[in-house]
Amino acid sequence: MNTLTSRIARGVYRPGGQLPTERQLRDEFSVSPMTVRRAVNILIDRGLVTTTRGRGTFVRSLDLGEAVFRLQEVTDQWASGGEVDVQLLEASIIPATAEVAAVLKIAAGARTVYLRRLLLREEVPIVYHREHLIYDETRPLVEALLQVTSLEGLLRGTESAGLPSGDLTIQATALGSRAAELLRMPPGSPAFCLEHVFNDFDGKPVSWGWFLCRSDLFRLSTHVGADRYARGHEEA
Amino acid sequence: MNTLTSRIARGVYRPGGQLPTERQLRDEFSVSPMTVRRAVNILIDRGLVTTTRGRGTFVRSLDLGEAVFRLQEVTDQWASGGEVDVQLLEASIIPATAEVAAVLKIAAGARTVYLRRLLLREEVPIVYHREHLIYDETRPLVEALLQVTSLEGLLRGTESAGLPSGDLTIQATALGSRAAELLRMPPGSPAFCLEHVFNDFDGKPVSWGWFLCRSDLFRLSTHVGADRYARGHEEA
DNA sequence: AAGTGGTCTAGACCACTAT
DNA sequence: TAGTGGTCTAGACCACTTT
Repeated sequence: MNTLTSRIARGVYRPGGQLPTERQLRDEFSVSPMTVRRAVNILIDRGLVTTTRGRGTFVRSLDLGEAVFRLQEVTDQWASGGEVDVQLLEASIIPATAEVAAVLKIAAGARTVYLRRLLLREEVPIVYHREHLIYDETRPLVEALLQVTSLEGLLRGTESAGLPSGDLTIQATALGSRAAELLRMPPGSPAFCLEHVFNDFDGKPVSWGWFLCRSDLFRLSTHVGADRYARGHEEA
Repeated sequence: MNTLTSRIARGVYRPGGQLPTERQLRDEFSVSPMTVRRAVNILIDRGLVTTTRGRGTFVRSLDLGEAVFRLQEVTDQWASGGEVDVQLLEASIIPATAEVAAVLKIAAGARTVYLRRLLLREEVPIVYHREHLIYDETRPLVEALLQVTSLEGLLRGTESAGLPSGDLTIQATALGSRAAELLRMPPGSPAFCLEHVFNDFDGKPVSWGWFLCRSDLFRLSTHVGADRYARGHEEA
């Protein structure tokens, strides 16, 4: 029922205004209540309308906070424009610093695996990645990760071990001297920093790391509000 | 039916593995097919599972690309920790430069409204905003925007005029000298740049602007994969 | 042919809001 | 009390994949 989306985009239903009741919509389109419900639900989680039980369905006005950015877009940018190589710069077993130990919830000084990688596209460095892993002899996690040389493998990352969840944070940052040198940028250049912590099935952290991305090559973009879907006059 | 989410998080259903068929789930939980369908749909758009018609439902392995970041989090950060004032630095009518004209799809030299604002939290500048608007005497848009002095009003922004859609882009950038001075940071400091273009009902651009945010104060974070919802043993 | 997900119907009932 | 959104049932039928 993109008809509804279209009507909102074209201003037939104005922000703040009320949509027809679900029973009216059912009659207008000659569908079952369940079908109307699903259509309205789609509009709700697109953020186009809000509903209040006992009152009705209303068109939301544009709110910047609704915007969602998909990381997919960034990883697509990594892959676009040429073959991407993953180059392993370092793989060593080192004792955890206090900081690493705190995040991974292990004892300070416990053995961890430290990995540094550089992603290159057509020989040009585009992303620098550092990662700390809990060292566990009983699991083949490390071996699996060492052999990650494809971009696909790195993004699915710890997938080889089948990890179920993780936390991600994006910040704007300035490149340090080593990162800048590796990425062939002036020190202090702005960059995206994507920090990640992956957890095991028991909910305990297993991996902590950062992707540093040249800011001139990557961005996050999105669309808020109606349109972009339909300005025509089709269904739903 | 968070039971399913919980089972995935706890590893009962492993990444790559197959879930029971929808008919099995219907019997196990004694619900109607439609209910199972909805539960599975929720898992699908959380990115936890994929389905293939004629084959079955499978647990997805973790993919960084699934991650979505909500701008709401940033605007919440703006508002948290104290009262936010919106200070209007400049409001002038100027001819459009070639660049502005191209984005707003008007003639170069056409009259535009140029606004500069500073967001302050507890007297401390946190966000610098610049915006170009099409000047249209027939609409009270400008007057409405000039009177925006609350954070809420700025975020809903052009809402006063009831605009239906917009495009947003986030980039990491380095502060220029004027922005740095206003934000009381060293020039070249890293910052988030949130660029926006808002459109009218006819789909034509109306406004183009940028929010520059101190990177030390703001971040985007999110969670991917299972858990965070339920590690217990409830429904859905 | 059998089994899978995907969509839909035509109602029933509930929770809430307005009057 | 009447009208609203919200949830659910118990089937039917379709599209697709596997054997």
